[in-house]
Amino acid sequence: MRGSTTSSEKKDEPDRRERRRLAMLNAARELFVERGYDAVSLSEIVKRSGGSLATLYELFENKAGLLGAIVANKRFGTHEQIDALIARGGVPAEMLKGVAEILIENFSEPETVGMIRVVMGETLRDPGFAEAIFKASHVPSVERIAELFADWNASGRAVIPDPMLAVHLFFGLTVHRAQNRAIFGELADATQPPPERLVAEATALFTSFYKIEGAETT
Amino acid sequence: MRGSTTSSEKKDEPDRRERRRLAMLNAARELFVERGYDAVSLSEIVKRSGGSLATLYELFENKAGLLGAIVANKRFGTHEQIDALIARGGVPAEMLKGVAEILIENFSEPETVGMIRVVMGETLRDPGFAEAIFKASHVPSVERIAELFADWNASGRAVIPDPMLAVHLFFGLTVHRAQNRAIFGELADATQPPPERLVAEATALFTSFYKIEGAETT
DNA sequence: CGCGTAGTGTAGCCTACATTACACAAAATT
DNA sequence: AATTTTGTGTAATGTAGGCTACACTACGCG
Repeated sequence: MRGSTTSSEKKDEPDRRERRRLAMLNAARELFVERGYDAVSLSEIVKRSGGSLATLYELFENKAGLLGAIVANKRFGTHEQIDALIARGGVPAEMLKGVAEILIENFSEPETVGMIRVVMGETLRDPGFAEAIFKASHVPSVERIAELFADWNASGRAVIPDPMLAVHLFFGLTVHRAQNRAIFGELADATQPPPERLVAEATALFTSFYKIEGAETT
Repeated sequence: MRGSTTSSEKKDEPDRRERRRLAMLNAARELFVERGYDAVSLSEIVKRSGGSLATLYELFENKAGLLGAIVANKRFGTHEQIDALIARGGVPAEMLKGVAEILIENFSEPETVGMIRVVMGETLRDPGFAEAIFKASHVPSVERIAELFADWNASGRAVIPDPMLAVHLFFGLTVHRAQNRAIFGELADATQPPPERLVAEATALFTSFYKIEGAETT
């Protein structure tokens, strides 16, 4: 089994308890993403993480608590990447392309797709849970991009009268692919374009329509 | 098993058996959409539909079979509406607006949103099921619109070098709203535009970028 | 040491279904 | 009406899995 032999790691111990906690969190996240929340039993999680059922209950109240902890623990890096991109600055058209790349890349990860499935499954049972994820993941990104658009508009580097509307559309263009995948699985790809083409066409559409500065000569 | 239908029924009775079947199908569909496939028990379904558990098993093999029957029975009218629209003809820009309206309208129905949830929940467990829905609902619509775009392109009424790509983008613009709703629930609407604005902006974007004939003067 | 706290492994309780069995009632058929 | 066919109500049956209890172990600290 998991021969813990003589645990010689007494020095750099980042707290015994915390390590167990993270192991369980990771195992649970992996399994939930792979097979769905309902389909995974707590015993399975413990089997993968090591430790015991009792400890799991000690650390997280119950199954729902475990899911909550996963979310609380998870880093939704997208808006941070967007922040970094904005901080780096540049020509609007290029920044837009950068945003598209970030969105499509992040949403292409199987983990993200799996997470979408989990959230969707729980939305009916616990709207509060959906809200937490919504505010932690979706809203921050939307806000960043909306501000960016508003800035461009204010400074005359683009013509975007309704930034929120534009952001919604831009999300539609880029994120729809991953959402289809979450719904239908891999077979959805049969009708879907590869990421690079998506990035190119979506930015072309936007720069053209919203007169975003920096577009190559038509 | 099903006796030969030699017996001529009395009145307009659409077959006793068939009526029970439909009642069960409807009850099941409603409940699945409202609360999710897993969360609904067969007894509940019977309670709503009338009839008995035994009959349910007689008609549909088991719970999965019931779900399958719902799908087989369901009319995915979207592509038919699109066909009708195409048959009606018209200026490309106006037809595009019509397509947008059809898509957004269909995907705004709570039933569609619920169905998306159900499909997504089952995709992991049974990819074949996802495939069936995919081919019955999504693919036909995509194909219709792609042909339409290709026609416009061929006849010089638009410039759409890659119709499939364009269709994907158009779906993204229009359908993303419903998909967000499926994932996050109603609270997603906080960041989402109303349907009319979506229709207007999406068609404006497309007619402008793809030079679709019939756009109002810029 | 030797005690106490935390962690482990496991067995079992308990509930919620899916699925089946069966005894009965209502039609349909003759 | 008698018989056959079909549908109904309800009560098993079996199983999965969340959750709890508990006896046991490892280890830190005096």
